[in-house]
Amino acid sequence: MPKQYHCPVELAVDIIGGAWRPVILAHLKEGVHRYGELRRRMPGISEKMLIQRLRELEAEGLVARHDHKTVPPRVDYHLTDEGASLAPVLQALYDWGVGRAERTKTTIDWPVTDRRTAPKEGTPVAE
Amino acid sequence: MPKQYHCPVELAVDIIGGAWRPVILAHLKEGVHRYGELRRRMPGISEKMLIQRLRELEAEGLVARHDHKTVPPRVDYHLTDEGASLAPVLQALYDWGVGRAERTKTTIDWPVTDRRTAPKEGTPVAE
DNA sequence: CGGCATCCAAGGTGATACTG
DNA sequence: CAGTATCACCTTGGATGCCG
Repeated sequence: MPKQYHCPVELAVDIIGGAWRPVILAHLKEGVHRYGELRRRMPGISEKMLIQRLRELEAEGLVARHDHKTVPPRVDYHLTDEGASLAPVLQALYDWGVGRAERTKTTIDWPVTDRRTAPKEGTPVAE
Repeated sequence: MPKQYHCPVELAVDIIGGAWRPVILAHLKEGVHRYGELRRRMPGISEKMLIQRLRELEAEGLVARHDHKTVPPRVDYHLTDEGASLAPVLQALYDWGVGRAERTKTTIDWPVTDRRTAPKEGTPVAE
């Protein structure tokens, strides 16, 4: 008997919960793909944790990994269809975070200053 | 310097993240108020955890506690305005959980037989 | 009924060093 | 650049028992 959920929210949290999974997914949703880029966007996470979470998300089928097999190494991650289905959740989290920051006078210390917080279309990041 | 967030999602997760906080909030959003009722809806959580999370949510201003000071004891919890502002997040989590359960053939073992989180007081859940 | 305190085990997590 | 490996800590969380 694997696990018993008593509410859909329990199931959701079990899969996308944790301190970093939603953040990773949110970044990927916004078009950040490369491993190094993810690291730069998340200064608070350790290498080990990032890799660990990425592997978990991969195993859960939310994220796919693509190794370009080049030198120097180049690997990028992208949301699968299943991962993309989380868009409403991630967007809601993002929006609420913005509002909460304003209400509590909390500042967000963006690691990057310029673009790439909300690419609307394609993926100019990699490629 | 309290904490540095590098993304609104980090902030959001820091406050409503964890295995149980979203579940508690979701139940409260649906009209479950009494402590004992929450426990029945969440068979997987221990007393300690439930109280601990409720206290945290209270401290964060998302939930308010009301002690009726009667015998036998009666205490109920309800979302504050700030807590209610999480509705989109909670709804998105719930919806995604339902879809994920279907896609992965996972069954939800509702602690209550009839409808989803209906309050005893007859407050319409507003579906 | 609602809640708190204590003990104790598990594993999440960071620092550091190394590799192809 | 993109990882992997190891060590040691330290929080998280379950179980139990008691109280107003």
